[in-house]
Amino acid sequence: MMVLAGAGSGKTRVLTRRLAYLILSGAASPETILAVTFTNKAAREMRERVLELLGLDAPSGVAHRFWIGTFHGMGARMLRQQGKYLGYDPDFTILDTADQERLAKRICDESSFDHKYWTPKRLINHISRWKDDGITPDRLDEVNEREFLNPGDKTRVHSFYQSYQESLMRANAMDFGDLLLNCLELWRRHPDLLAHWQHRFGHLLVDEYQDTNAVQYRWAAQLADLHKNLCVVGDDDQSIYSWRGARLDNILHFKDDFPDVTVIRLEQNYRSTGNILRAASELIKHNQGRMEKSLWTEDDDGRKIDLFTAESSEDEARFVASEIGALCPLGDFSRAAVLVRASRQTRAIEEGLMRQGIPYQVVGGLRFMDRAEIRDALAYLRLVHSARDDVAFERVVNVPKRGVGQVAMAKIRAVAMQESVPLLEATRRLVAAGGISGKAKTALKDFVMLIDEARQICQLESPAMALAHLLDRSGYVASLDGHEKRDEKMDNLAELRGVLVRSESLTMFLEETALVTDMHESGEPSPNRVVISTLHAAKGLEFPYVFLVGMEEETLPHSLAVNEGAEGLEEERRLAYVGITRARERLYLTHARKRWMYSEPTFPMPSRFLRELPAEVLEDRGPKFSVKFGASGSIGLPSGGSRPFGGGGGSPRFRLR
DNA sequence: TGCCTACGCCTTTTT
DNA sequence: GGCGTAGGCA
Repeated sequence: MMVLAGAGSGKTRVLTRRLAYLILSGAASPETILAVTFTNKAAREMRERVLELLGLDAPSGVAHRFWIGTFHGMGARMLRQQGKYLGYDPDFTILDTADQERLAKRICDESSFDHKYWTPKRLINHISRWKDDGITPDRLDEVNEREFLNPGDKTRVHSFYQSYQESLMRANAMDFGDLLLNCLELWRRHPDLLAHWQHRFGHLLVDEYQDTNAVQYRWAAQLADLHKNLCVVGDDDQSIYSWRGARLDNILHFKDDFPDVTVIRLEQNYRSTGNILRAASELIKHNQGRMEKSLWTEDDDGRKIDLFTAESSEDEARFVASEIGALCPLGDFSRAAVLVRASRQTRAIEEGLMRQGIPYQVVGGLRFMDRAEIRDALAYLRLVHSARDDVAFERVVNVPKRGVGQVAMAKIRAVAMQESVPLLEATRRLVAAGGISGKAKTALKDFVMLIDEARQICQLESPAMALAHLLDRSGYVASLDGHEKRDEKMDNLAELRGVLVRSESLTMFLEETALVTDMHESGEPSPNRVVISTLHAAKGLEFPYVFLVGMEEETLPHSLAVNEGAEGLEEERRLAYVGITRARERLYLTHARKRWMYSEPTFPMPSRFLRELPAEVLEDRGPKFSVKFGASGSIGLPSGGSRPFGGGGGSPRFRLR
């Protein structure tokens, strides 16, 4: 079954009701159901709502019998059990992007792969994308030659990809892509293992189906191949993750792949006013590659959509802040949200809100797990947990600085290579054999001892005690003294410790922290704060008042996306659509005439998407002399501004229709 | 080995 | 406007 659910049509409700119904009607028991989502938050919500419908508490034990989670979480769960058939230990580590890049850099350094375009970062980027498409090193020749710039690069990239995979294997580690790709590989080699899961899961549900990539699609389709009970829910108009490998084809071609599918359309919107819905519908009609869907509402037209032209980004932020002040006189600021295209736009908004004393909360800003001190602490714990985790070893062997530099590292690696042992073990042998001297020797000896001690403490006492020991005895805590952000860092570490204490085991803790990137906000949203969010992070949320700021060419649509051609542009339009449909009662669209970009002033054109909205639902909110852009009398700017998309011809003009 | 400085590159969106 | 890195120097 495919449920095409328009924005605000009750998609999540459908999924949770279906789940609850399957169980209450006796058609299925919890352990035979597999439900996958994209975010941990969505998974958590689904679980809670289902349990609620079933009239059960979370501790009832039933919660554990459900397999509700993210694609990556489910993949990890299966591979913990069966990864051994591919040569992985059950306690394999999961690398995130930062880990991947470090590893990539090391491989580049070692193989003197120094390339202008193919930087470690880009290599990882491309490899991740290839993995989304199911392209393993041996299938790299399927990739279009153009992607490699120079013909010779392909060979070098190919050998890098191979080394990268080998390093992962050696460190008993998987990156995000591997969590699913390895499932497919496992099932290919051992069909009986696939059969086991196929048998078990009588019902599969996939949320946000429009965001699945090729591998996720194959993963789900294979699991469902026995019982053919696959239910997907999605909205092609809200597909905004193609850059992460999402295939809109998966939804557009679902009928071809599953000929006897039942398609259900949910077109009644229970969220927004008539005007907001009309604006969204008109906008999205400009896209070609979509399934016809027409949303309707029983709600009134409501207020018109406020369109505001700001002189500058500061002006825009000031306007947003003062409107929010007026809309939320009682201080119930959580009713309002400011949505941006790119996270760097948040700063100007933050400053504007701060100036007027309006509390706010940035979602998806700098992530808790990405903070240096958190990553250091986690790397220490990972090394304690798995002596094979070379990535973790490299991260902390010289943190805090203890005099282990390139020379010492090279020696360690040589031993590791020669004797086929992990870096930690290699260090142990190197020190014992006296192959190193001076400062580095003492430092490495102490380091190995520290890890050993921590491992003991972890077993005899608790992981939290081990963490304390690691941070203290390594000198890490002391090294923060005098640091400008010392207190903040200590607070973060304390918070991490709190999570560790609440975890069942170190293993579970590391699993959570590897896959949950938003644990900082995993609690309830802070009360009475304006939410500032990227459009991507805002999907699935709704607010009475929404400000969609930076409605300008180069920003929305983003310049990079426009360069990708028609498909890129359509995805930008879907982003705008997602933003608009977050609003329940009031929607503001703002753009600025002048914006600073890398300390250079730019004069962006208003977004083409503004022109695609029906004029009758818009209300211009001044300043009064700017009702028509480019009209004479507007303050001293050349009409048309700096025209980012070039062309020397007549100045492009923007008018409200 | 580590500190300092200058420079370059960047900035889409994230499980 | 901010960060990471390369390169020079102690």
